[in-house]
Amino acid sequence: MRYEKGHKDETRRRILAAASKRFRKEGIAAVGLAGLMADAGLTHGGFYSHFAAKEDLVREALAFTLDISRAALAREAAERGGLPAIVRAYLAPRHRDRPEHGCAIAALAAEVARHPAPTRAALAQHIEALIDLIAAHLAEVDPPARRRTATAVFCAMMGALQLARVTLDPTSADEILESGVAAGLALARVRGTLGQPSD
Amino acid sequence: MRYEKGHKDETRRRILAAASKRFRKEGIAAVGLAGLMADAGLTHGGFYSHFAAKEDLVREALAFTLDISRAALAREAAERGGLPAIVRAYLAPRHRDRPEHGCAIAALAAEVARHPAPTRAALAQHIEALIDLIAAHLAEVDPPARRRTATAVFCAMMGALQLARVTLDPTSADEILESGVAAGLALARVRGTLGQPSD
DNA sequence: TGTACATCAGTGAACGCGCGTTCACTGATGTAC
DNA sequence: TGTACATCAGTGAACGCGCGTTCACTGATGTAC
Repeated sequence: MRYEKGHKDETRRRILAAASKRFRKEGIAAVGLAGLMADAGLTHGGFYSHFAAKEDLVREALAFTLDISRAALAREAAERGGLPAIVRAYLAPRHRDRPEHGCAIAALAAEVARHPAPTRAALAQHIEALIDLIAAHLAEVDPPARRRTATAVFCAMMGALQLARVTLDPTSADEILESGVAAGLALARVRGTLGQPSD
Repeated sequence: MRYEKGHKDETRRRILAAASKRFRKEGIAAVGLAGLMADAGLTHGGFYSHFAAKEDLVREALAFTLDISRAALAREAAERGGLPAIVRAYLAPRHRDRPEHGCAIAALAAEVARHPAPTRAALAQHIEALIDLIAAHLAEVDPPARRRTATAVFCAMMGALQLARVTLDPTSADEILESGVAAGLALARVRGTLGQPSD
């Protein structure tokens, strides 16, 4: 069954999309290749026509996830109200409750930290992209200070999302998200001193 | 080989200590019971004299970890200089580089979020304990505002530690830790407005 | 235009392996008589 | 005090299972002649 031009690329894209979702939802270690290929409408043996090993899929799926999520966040910021819109969208209950459609960093950072360097580098690119996106919406003019502030804002956002996902009580989980929003916006307001080696 | 009184409790403690370390270092899914029992100087079959299933060990190991780490952090705060000492110890390169001796939340939050409710509850207790510890060192007097601020401070700390652990470049990783320290201390300084639903 | 052959994405059986869990057993010690 | 028995933490073989990976094969289509 020889296939039309572009068919293989399209199949590969389907595998990456399935992997991207399931890794974020279940964690990388918990996802088996057989089930993943079934998600993509294929049998498990065909996997190795596309990737040399699971670790290669992990790395490429992280890059794939970045491609689709960077665009979504930038759109959010442009169409709505700048940084507050980004922070509120990131810390919305909807994002907390649907990790499979959400931030790969919040879902996978701790696990990816234990993976080989190229895989870590793929997730580190997400971090860079998100910090750059936040930095672009800060009023601070000094670039290093802007970057430090943006890093701080993202730390608070990511931390809040993860804590909210562990918390069982819905009210507590909501409160953590709200604290995260307040923290992100408060940090974005601080000028100058934040990034300095403080007292 | 009937054993002296207290022997079983001591063995159980050894299993919990080994589990606590290896879960934080390798992630829960990556740790096999056979290897874990070997760490404790036993063979794998004996596991079920102590725990009904792996999930029970996970839950109890998280509680065990809390017992030992809460004391360590409180000591840090008392012996050294209050909140800044807590934040700096949490975001020290030493903590980043030795997850097996560090915060269970930063190491395991995303993974535990996918576990059954009782396991999540065990980690949620860590979160409560750490927020309480931070709150006790804040100047803010209004209890709800103090709690919201403490939550925000911890979000920034935890987020920074995780981002630093993914980042490959040592300089970048250090800078993330420093941004986290600055963020934690800046948030701790904010009064009143932080916890309010802000614009 | 018709036939023979090459291509190669995808199939599905099979591989060795480690997983969590079960279970019949061991054997040093405490207890009963 | 001496003997028979109960206890039970720990042993190690075995279970079914799903994992990542390999590989001989399929078969529809493109290409060569």
